[in-house]
Amino acid sequence: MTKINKENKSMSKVPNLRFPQFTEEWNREKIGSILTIGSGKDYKHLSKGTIPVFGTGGYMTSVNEYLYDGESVCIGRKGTINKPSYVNGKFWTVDTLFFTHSFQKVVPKFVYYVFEKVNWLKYNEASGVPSLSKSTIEQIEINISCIEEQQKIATFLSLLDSRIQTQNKIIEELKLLKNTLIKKIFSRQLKFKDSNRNDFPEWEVKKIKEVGKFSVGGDLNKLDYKKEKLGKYTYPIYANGEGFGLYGYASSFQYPENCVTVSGRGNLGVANVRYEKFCAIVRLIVIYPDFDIHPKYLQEIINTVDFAIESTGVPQLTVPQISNYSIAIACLEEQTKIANFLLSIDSKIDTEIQILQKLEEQKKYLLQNLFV
DNA sequence: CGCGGATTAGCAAACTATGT
DNA sequence: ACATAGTTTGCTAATCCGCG
Repeated sequence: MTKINKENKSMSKVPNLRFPQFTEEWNREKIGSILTIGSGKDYKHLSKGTIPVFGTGGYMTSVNEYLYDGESVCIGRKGTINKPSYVNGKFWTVDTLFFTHSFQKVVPKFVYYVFEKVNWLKYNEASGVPSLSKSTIEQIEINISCIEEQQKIATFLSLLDSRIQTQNKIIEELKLLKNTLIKKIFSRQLKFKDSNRNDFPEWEVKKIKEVGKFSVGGDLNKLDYKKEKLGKYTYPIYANGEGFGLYGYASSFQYPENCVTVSGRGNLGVANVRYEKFCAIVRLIVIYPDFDIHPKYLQEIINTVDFAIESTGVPQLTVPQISNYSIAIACLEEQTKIANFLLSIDSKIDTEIQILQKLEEQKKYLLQNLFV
């Protein structure tokens, strides 16, 4: 890694961390004087193609025409206004996303990193949906260095960015590997042996309703809870949403440890093991597994089930619906083996996620210190 | 109470009236 | 014709509510 000089002149117009060959002060410039802002446009009338269309949330679709070809930094006009992005090549931006071009005295990549530092929400002028206008953005003042230093910083941070990308890829690959292994294990292509290197007994096909007791999450209004973990509010409340679906914390719990939850709204059919005492929001189905069912095994095998949605209105799953699906149950010893094997992959993924978080912290630190 | 339909909330995108 | 900014739409997920 490149050697960096540490100077502590936080009040002056030089950064805290600097590449050794640079000493001169940075200049204050209005964004409007170093680049031109272009407006996004509707793309609906265009035909499908190979040119990416970007919205404030990122890539959307591909069309056959482009608004601009080259390096550009995009920033939201409405909605998400604090997530700038860097693009290079032919692209189209949606109505609500500005792009930039015709850079003067600045390297586009450098501008991108400066934009990541700007507190855009501060310039929000709308009462409802956050929004920025061209003139507001043009008036914002930022600090820039000479082209050579900009180039150095941009290249350096790009290296870190690509490392972060690699880390994301590692995590994706591990998830993929886990999925592949799960498919092989539950389709019996990959079999575990018992401690005497013998085959385990054949798996028994059971209805989901035969593996434990069922319940569904209750009325939140009857629960004493807070959004944050605070004092007596220690028991997590789980919802149907993405990831672990943490909703808040309650002062008392409804379900014991080691239950399996299945999402009945939203992420339909997604199962999780809840290792702590917890509460559940309406529509979250809770299974108390029988003593001969390993919760982790149950979770993973439920996640392989493809539930059909029967309701006509908002898609949902109910207890009677899911309980009639069949799953294959191994003996408890084999279940435990499978569960521990999958848990070891989970913990490997966790480790990689922690590394990713470290890298992101590092980038944050550098964004704060390599700039004025 | 458990279910399912209806409603609501929050967000991003798309539309549209108005000004230049 | 283009830029701007308020309004509407569409989507997902949470919440409400009446019925058996």
